Amino acid sequence: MSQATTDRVSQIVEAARDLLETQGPDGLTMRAVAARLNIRAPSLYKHVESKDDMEVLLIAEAFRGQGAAMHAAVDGLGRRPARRASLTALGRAYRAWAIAHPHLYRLATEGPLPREALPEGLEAWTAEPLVRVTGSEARARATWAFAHGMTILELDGRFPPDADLDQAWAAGIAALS
Amino acid sequence: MSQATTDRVSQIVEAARDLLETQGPDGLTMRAVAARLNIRAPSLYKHVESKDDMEVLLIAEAFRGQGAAMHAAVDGLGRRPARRASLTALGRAYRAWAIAHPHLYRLATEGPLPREALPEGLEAWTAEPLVRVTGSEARARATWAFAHGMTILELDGRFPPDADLDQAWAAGIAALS
DNA sequence: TTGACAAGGCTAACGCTGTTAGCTACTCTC
DNA sequence: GAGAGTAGCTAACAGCGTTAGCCTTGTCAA
Repeated sequence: MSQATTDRVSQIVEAARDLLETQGPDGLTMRAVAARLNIRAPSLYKHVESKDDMEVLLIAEAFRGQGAAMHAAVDGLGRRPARRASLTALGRAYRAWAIAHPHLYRLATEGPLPREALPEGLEAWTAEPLVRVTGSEARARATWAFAHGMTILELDGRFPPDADLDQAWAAGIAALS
Repeated sequence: MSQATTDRVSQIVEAARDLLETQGPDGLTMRAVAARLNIRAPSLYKHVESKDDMEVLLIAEAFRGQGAAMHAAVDGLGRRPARRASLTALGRAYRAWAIAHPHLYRLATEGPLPREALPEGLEAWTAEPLVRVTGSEARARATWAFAHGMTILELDGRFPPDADLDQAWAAGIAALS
């Protein structure tokens, strides 16, 4: 058995991620992924059950990436920061990661979540900074919804082109703090 | 020229909407739409430019439907209701419509919005109740993001199965009022 | 009455997608 | 050396959106 990091599966995920990030979802085809590895599409099925299965691996990558960004954001603050400061930092990290990886963010947050297929605990770990900062569960969920809504609407260009999104973010964070 | 309401285009939209709502996005194929009308798929292109074009008509339907629900919600309140009461009513109407038409809601809110293809003014009319109720633009956008986030996360089953979403809605509305 | 023309069907086909079946070659173990 | 497992391959399938090109029907003008 070879190392996990140079595993064929890891190479597949890397190729898929690169394709998705640079070409968008339409560029993420089994044939394109295979081509990056100089093999043919059917060979991918020796390592991955299906395209959905492959995408789950990408979703896990996204969770790890955005989770790390959010953990770093709250850890970067001093001891016992104000809730408002923590939420602001968290929001900035959340938004910045999503804008840097729009297709990955969309893939990870759009459509039903294949919970049982994800590594156990990953979802909770990703959400942990927000849960820690926010008071009640209800407030945490409302804040998450706000952050996701702002982010996905921005990524999809649903706000008017001249909208001041920094201000909208600030208004939401202020209200929810 | 025949009546607009019995137009072939209207029949196509009706068939497409029915397919989408009952079978989900995978059921919405050109061949399936055509079959409902007892014609073959290529004939659809005499009335509609493309599948995307057909979907834009569905998106407009969704805007009209959800917009009407929201207008009705705020109009149903007395004169000069409290902002909190208006937002609560608006949120309920927004959420209820989306849950009643999940696939249509997703189609209308997911991905880039083909603004120029939509009937002029429709977007503004749909958003009008929220804009009227909310104070600042920033606050309106934050509230919209919250509502959309709560809704799409619920539709996609992203909240834990035991999450009290009524409470999360209430917390968000309270904070944003 | 006839001829032109547009509208709206049709079949055949194309290129793309994910995916399966079945074959083959290499490598490791006993 | 024999056998098994791993990982590649080609060929093919069904389904997708879409195009090309043909044919019938109805309308309206000359």
